[in-house]
Amino acid sequence: MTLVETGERIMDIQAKIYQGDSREWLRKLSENSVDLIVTSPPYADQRKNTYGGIPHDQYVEWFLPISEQLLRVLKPTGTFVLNIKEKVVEGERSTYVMELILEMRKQGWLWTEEFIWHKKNSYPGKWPNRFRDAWERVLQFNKHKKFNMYQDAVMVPMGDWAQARLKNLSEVDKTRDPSKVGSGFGKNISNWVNRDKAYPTNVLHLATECNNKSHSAAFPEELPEWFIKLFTQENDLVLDPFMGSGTTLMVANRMKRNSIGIDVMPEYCDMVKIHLAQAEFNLPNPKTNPPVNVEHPAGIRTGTN
Amino acid sequence: MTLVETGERIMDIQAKIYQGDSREWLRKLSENSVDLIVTSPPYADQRKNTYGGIPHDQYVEWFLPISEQLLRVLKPTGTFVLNIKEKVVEGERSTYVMELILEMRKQGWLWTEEFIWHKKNSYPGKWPNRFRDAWERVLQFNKHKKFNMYQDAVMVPMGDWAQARLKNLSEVDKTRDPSKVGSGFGKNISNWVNRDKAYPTNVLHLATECNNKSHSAAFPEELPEWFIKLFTQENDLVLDPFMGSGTTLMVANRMKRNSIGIDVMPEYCDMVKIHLAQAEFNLPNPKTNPPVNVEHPAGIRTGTN
DNA sequence: GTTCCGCATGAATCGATAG
DNA sequence: ACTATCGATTCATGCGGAA
Repeated sequence: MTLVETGERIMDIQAKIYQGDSREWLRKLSENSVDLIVTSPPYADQRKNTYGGIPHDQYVEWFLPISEQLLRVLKPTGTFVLNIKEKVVEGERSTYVMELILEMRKQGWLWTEEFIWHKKNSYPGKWPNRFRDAWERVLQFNKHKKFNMYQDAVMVPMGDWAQARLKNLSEVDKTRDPSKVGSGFGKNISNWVNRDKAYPTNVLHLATECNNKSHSAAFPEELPEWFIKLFTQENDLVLDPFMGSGTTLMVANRMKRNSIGIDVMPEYCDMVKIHLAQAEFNLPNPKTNPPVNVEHPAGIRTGTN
Repeated sequence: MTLVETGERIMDIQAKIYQGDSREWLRKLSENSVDLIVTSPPYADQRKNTYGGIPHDQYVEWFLPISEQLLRVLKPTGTFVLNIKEKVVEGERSTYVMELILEMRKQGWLWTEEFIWHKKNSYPGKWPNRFRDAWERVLQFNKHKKFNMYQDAVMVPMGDWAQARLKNLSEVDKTRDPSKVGSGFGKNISNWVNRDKAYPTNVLHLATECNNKSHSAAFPEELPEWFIKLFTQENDLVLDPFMGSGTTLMVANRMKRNSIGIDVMPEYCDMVKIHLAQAEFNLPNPKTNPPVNVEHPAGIRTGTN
């Protein structure tokens, strides 16, 4: 197991990378310490070259020990965001995601919500008995009914209809006696004057990223960014136990959240380390020689200094 | 129980309405006779005024006898399309839909696909711990891996993204051995060159119809229309065991599919009968006096002739 | 005849209040 | 304590009357 640290960053923001098995590293983290977990674990029978490809009929038993540790390290006010989608097995959608939700509830997780990630640009393709799969599940789990949620951070521009009408409404209101506003035209009209943003829904429309061909990220940066905005504040701690190409860590770092990433693949850990250093170097006040440590469990040491 | 028939229609298309309990009427239908089932049953704890509101913890056991009959009456090549969505119970999404899928598979159903109906105009509201719910499940079940599917009937204008993407393909790519074309486009790249229509995805973007004040339809006409196009041909038989305001029957009739609708509410049955007659009267060659029969189990007869 | 605007209306959900 | 009811919140849509 290897530890990579990018050391102090602006505002004392840290990004830590643990190379090795998620279950082992998670056991070393203190309980109730993480504000948000965002991850996209290897799907069943997928990524066989990198993760060994968990068979779909063993997926639940493989994931449960990990979710048990995630439940331990998450703060009571924290949130676990799980991006996952069942694959097709012999013409049917596999049921391991549903079984996982049911089992995680038995562990103590609350299944608060299921967001839909609508993948706007999925490549064309054709099959005789099904269409292109253009959505994935983003499951929200919590430890308690009360959790931190900063809804104002993710408001979106209001639809065209309301946009046009409210603009006209506010024009009228400007020339009208203020006392009449709120009494003559509906009691809550004042809430709508000069508003151009609305709260989003539980359907996210995001394009898949297809620019970096060397490493295919599990999800686009907008996905962790949206949930990091929604569920954390600056200086909070974000965890991704299946870091992969490090999208979650990169976004968390840019948004001034502390972060921990775990991955079995040394190549991924090294790559994310480099990307984090590059991002730091491109900041207004880059450190000339950012401290980066790589620690192997066998005592082997490597790194940039 | 009451039987309403609109009798012969153009092309010998029939629409039958059975008033009463779905389980009882379904038992009277012959096995392997229905090409497509499209329905939106009353959701748990919803519609208490009309359907009594099935408690969410009794939903599965309530539905299983019905799905058992649906499995019997469906043709081997047929499809069952189930529109449903779980509600929030004590801060959590209820799990009865997932449990229903698992139990229906034990009955012998294949869970082929899950479509997402993105409700563009979702119910408004604001809560501290969740956003508006803007999607519903549309579950596709089948009896066998091979089923009738007419994909060309639901093709859509190709989006700009795919169009531009295909234009940028080199001539070499277009003429190359399909197996060597990059993984992104799959093996059927030739299907996509110089095409202006694309196959849709498993995400449907439809607005709910909330204008009809007298009767609120469970789903907009576009929803059953899309699946009727996709899974049936003219003169096929479409069944909706929870007819409600009759959206499925109206659309099936207009599209020249035979149809059967079942509903416990006499008011709904009468209303759908009237709407069907009106629609027929508005056709190019309306029948002056369409035969309509209403049959009560107790022997009471009513109707227009 | 268009375009514009007021309005009612949802498969909703939470928290407070009442029995 | 546990359940039932009610008010408050919120926004896209189409209809109908008005400009």
